[in-house]
This record gives sequence, structure tokens and C-alpha cells, in this order.
Amino acid sequence: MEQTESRRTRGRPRQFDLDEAVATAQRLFHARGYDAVSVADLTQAIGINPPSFYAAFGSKADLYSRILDRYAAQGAIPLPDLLSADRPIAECLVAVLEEAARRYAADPGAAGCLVIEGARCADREAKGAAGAFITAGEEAIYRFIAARYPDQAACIQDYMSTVMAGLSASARNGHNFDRLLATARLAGVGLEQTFALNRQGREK
Amino acid sequence: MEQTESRRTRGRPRQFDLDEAVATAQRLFHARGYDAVSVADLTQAIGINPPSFYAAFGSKADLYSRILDRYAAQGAIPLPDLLSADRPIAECLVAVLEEAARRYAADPGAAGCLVIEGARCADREAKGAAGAFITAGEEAIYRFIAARYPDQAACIQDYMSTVMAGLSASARNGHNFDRLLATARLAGVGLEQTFALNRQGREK
DNA sequence: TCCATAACTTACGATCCGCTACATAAATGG
DNA sequence: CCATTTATGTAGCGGATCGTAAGTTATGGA
Repeated sequence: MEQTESRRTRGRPRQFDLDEAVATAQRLFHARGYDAVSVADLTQAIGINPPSFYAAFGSKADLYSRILDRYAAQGAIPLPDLLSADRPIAECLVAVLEEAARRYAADPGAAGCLVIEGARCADREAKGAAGAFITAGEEAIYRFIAARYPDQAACIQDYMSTVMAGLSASARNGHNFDRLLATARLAGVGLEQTFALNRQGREK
Repeated sequence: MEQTESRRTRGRPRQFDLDEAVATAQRLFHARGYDAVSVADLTQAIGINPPSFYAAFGSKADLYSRILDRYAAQGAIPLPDLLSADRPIAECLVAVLEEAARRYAADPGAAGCLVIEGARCADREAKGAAGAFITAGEEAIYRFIAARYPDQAACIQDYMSTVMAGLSASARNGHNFDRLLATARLAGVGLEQTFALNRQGREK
């Protein structure tokens, strides 16, 4: 017999909802950034005391890492979906930029990319956790480009990273979705032009 | 008779060089960002004690503001020079982006733009001081574009801000000058294309 | 020589930071 | 019933933060 999911745990039941607390913390981190959110801010927002916080989440950095997982599964840009399509490369990359514009401006109270902005914090642990997600995304984009244009993949990958960091920054600076989208499309012109020239060169 | 510059001040002479101290502080702020530099870091790097620091500079935020002035005069992108030229608009804007790439990667120990990165800090006072410089730069670029293309000035201005923020972020992420320059030029394609289409539309 | 001035050194206050020791409350298992 | 387990609240630790009060030292001016 396996233990069923309905079997209660032993000790005193937790008096707050874990997922709800994580969501609250995510909102805080996204709105203010890792460094600017103190444990006191978190415990107050969740409505618990420090010992409950540390018992449930380990530490501020641990909680942040858990939130990054949550974000990658729910709020982040779905790179596999956008990149695995059998559309032209430039179209896919522009779609990524447009999706970035959409998501970065989705919540006015938590603008920008949680991961990109998180990687800018001073805390070594949190920076490393966010950096791992960034690296993963960068590699996904790099491989996607390199499959067809290995020579230019690095350069275009740099461009994508830079534009996305810029979009996240501009979102935090108050640019709304329309402005971000216009910027993303303007940035896409460089991509389309590059791959158009590539095709010309090949067909010659 | 006016008092000459050689006239010494009354009390005990300062035992450290003011300009040198400001330069040291600028290096620290540029390398780590406003929030991550403590007064203790500054006093230790300069070689003085806190009271001397506060007597000389007022506060951390005051010193930062003074450093922004210094940076605007020495280290920042010379927008008037680059924009007042009677070259095509796109060429000027690309020159700004290329100059940004050059300066943001100039010092590996202090990558990115002191002003752009400073505007991202948590301290209200420092954020406001840096924000004023950013606004001034943005307005200069906006006016430059609007003089000939008023309809598209806002959009292109957004694009410029976003790319420059991205370049600064990528510089902090370790991109060297060559990589930043390639990114800046790729970003310039969107500008050239836009203004090329504009001319086509006019000549029709 | 003595005073006014200004920068110096030492030491500390007040507050916030992440985090925890300790006793207590609320549940399950025997 | 009691033991075990887990969460909770109170209260506080050690350290870092920005900033300052108090007393000392070094200069110029009268």
C-alpha cells in the first residue's frame, strides 16, 4: 500500500498557504528586485514571523531560487515553443523579442524580466541562481541560430541578449507595452536584414 | 583687491586630495553600483575616517551627485558633438551607439554606463540625480530626431534608450568592446532602414 | 602668544540586515 | 493518556548600515 496524498503530516499544521506565500514573495521580488526586498518585507507581506519563514523556505536566497523555478515554468518566455517552429529564423527571433515586450510590460507593478533583473543583484547566491537561467536561455537561442548559421550565431546571440536586457530595463523605466513592442519590432529589422543578406549570399 | 587663489584657507589643511578622492569614489561607484558601495568602502578606499568624509562631501548621495557632474563632463558620451554634425540622422545615431559601445567597455573594472546603472539603484536621491542626466540625454536625442522627423522621434528615442540600456547591461555582463560594437552596428541597421524608408516615402 | 578655524581621531547611537534559540501550541501515533 | 512531531510567537544575536558627538591637532591671523 502506498501512502495516499490525503494522509496528513504529523505535527502542527502550517497556518499559511505555501504557494500563496511564494506568489506573494515573487510579486515583491519582481517589483523591487532581490536586494531591495528584506526578509522583514517578506514576512510582513506573507503575514508570518521570521522562524516560520526560515522553516518553510530555508533562506531568502533559497526562496528566490524556488521562485525562479516557478517563474521559468509560468511567467518566462516559452523559448522552446517560439524557437522550435519551422518558420524562418528571423521571424522566430522577432517573435521572442515581441513576446518579451508583452511579458515585460504585462504587470505595471512588476515590470521587466524577473530573471534578467535578478541577475543584477549584489547577492552572490541569488545572482548565480538567476545567471544559470539566463545562460540556459542564451544557449537555447544560440543553438537555434547555430543550427543554420554557425558563423553568426554568437554575434546575433549577443544582440538578442542586449536587446532583451534593454527591453527589461525600459519596461522598468515605465515604457508600456505599445512602446516596448515598437522597440522590439525596430530591433527586429536588424535581424531580418541580416538573414536576408545571408540568403542572398548563398544564392549567388 | 580680490583675494588671490593662492590664499590658504584658515584652519587645519585637508590631508587628502579632494579630486583624487572623488576619482577613487567614482571608480568604486562605477565598478559596483551605488547601492553596493558603503560609506565604509569609500572612506577606506580614500584613506579617511567617516567625519572627514561627511565634512568634505556631505553625504554618500551628495558625493554621488558630484561624481555624476564629473562624469558628464569627462566620461559620458559627448552627445552635442555627435548629434550636431550635419551628417544623416541615422549615421549620427549609429555613431552614438558605437561610442556607447566604446565607452561602456573602456574599463573592464567599471563596465557599463555610470549614469544608466546609477538610475537603477534603490536610493531615491541617487536615483533622481542619475535620472535627471538620463532625461537630459534622452531629450537631446529626441530633439535631434524631431527636428526632421517629428512623427517618429518618440519611437526612435525609445529604441535608442533601450539599446543603450542593453549595451550597458551587456558590458556589465562581460561583453568586450568588439562584441558590443558588433551589437551596436546590428542595432544600427534598424535605424538606417527606418530613415531610408522615410526618404523613399518623401521622394514618391 | 593666543585665538579662531577647520580637519583630524575615537568612539558611539540608531537602525536595519539575515538569521536563530527557546519555549509554546497544535496536530498525529501509540 | 502521553510521546512525538512540526509550526508558531517572542525576543534577541552578531554584524553592517549611515551618520554624528566630543575632543584633539594643525594651521593662519591678530
